Amino acid sequence: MLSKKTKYGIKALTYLARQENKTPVSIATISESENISLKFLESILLTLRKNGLLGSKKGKGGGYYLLKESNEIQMTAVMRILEGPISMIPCVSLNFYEKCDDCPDENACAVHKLMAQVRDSSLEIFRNTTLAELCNC
Amino acid sequence: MLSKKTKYGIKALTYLARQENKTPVSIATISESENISLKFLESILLTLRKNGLLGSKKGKGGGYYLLKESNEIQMTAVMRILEGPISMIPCVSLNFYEKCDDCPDENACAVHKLMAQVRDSSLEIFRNTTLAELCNC
DNA sequence: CTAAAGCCTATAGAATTAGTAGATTAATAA
DNA sequence: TTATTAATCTACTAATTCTATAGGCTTTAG
Repeated sequence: MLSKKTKYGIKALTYLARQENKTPVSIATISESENISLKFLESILLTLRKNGLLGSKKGKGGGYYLLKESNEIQMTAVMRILEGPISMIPCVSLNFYEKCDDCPDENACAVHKLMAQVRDSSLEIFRNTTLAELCNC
Repeated sequence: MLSKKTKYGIKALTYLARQENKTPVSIATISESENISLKFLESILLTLRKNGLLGSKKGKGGGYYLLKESNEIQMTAVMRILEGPISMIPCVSLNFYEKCDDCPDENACAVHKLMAQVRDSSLEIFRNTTLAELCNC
């Protein structure tokens, strides 16, 4: 299941990507437009800023803005920051690899084999999709 | 994330699929071979039986066995029984559809667009993979 | 009859999710 | 300078899900 955190994060990012100029947008504005709890959104945007996707400006007229062009932001980055690993299981993860306790041989494991395929196909989609493409809805 | 329930379930199913004949295999045997907690596995096999994938025999010499040939068991069925929806979000689910509260228009939603692609690719993999193929590891 | 094995219900600890609350800091405008 | 706006940060909590565990019941083979 996709967490609400990721869902809201993607919505907020596309909202920012749809802005003509790079002037900051306040959390409250995004929260109202996208029907997201203000305080929850606050923490989501903070993680996106700490991970280098967003910039922020405090005080009056402040808010959040994209640090890169929307066509330069791959969904792999967004997903890894908000949702964590792309893989459904750590033993096939490229960035978050972990061995399974119960599994004596990964190469002989049915789950490993299946989930590696799923990871590959998901990865391809997230890599080939940028924020810009998701805005043209 | 893939639940341990699903992981163990797939392992148990492939174990059964690797049997030469259709004589029942006890939970204890599978539990020991695959390093799965006996009682947890018990509940998993029970759900698989209740959902028509496994048959069982009680009493001495009893156990579980596949009801169909392993090449006739698609991973879509296994995943839906053990893990639930293939989709990462209910608004793109074919079998478990649900509207999002916050979303005024699905067709204009970035999350919907992205997750529909992921669902399609995962679905294709699960549909084109049978238990039989996962045994040849 | 007895041992083996599945069936069924209930429970419980841990982890994760989805928020809330409230105080603090920084920037801007009057 | 002061008031206002808006992000920052820490801490907490309620609900849900996950990963089991416990224990009694029922069925079957020998």
